[in-house]
Amino acid sequence: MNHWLMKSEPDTFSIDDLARKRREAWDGVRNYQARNYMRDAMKTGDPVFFYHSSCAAPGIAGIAAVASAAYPDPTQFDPRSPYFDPGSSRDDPRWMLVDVKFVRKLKRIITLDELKTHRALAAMPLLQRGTRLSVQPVTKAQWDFILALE
DNA sequence: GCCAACGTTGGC
DNA sequence: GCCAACGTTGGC
Repeated sequence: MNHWLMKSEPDTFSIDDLARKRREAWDGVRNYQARNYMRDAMKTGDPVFFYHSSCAAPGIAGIAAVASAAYPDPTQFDPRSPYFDPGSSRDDPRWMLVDVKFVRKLKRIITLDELKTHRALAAMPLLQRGTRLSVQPVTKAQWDFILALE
């Protein structure tokens, strides 16, 4: 089992939105490394930190879980979608996604500022300068450390 | 809204 | 295959 962190802008889709919908297709990822993680390494049941980005208080807001195997992101075929990719085809889809299901909100948002203060977390891609990966692995040690902060 | 950092595109 | 230009991410 692998652990993950997935970013979402709460103005677009927040942990509360996931709590209400229970389950969501994680569409719109258009970065090859993030896609590869979803396609090649994620397994149903893997735990996921739900991270709020591009907002007043960026940080980890809740826990989700991978809820499907990877399958083609339908938005890539939809000319009306902002995620439409004319270079992709149904025969050879470029972008894959997984479904994610709600597990729980954290008791409080563990902010990016707080994460930065812990040396045990210094290796997280999230904290590396310039890293923008929206789907990234979290080690078991990092996962446990962060949950203990809650 | 700014801008640093990064990934992708496309001309050559 | 190089690399400049461009678009995007995301913290601040």
